[in-house]
Amino acid sequence: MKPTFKEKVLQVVRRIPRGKVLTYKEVAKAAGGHRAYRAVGNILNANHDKKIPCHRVIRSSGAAGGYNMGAGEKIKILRREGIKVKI
DNA sequence: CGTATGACGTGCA
DNA sequence: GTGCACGCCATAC
Repeated sequence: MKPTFKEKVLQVVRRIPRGKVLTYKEVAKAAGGHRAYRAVGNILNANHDKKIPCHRVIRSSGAAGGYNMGAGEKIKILRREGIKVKI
């Protein structure tokens, strides 16, 4: 089987344990494209699966980035996980 | 196949 | 430290 970049990204994000966060760059690298962080955001944006803790993927700047449910919700969830994100 | 889009990253002022 | 512009890749049409 030839999993596409999208499938790999979703798989990686789905493996993120609670209390841990990865940057889009890290996810992209884990998916096989250390330069496809753009596509990672696109994929997560198109994939609103609850089984995928996409809220655990933040920017390298320390900001939460965006979220399908709303950036505010993402920050709220991360804070609940014990992770602080830049406003 | 080519163009347009996007939850980004890095560099420079 | 903050803000702006450019560059990057994958997906959708």
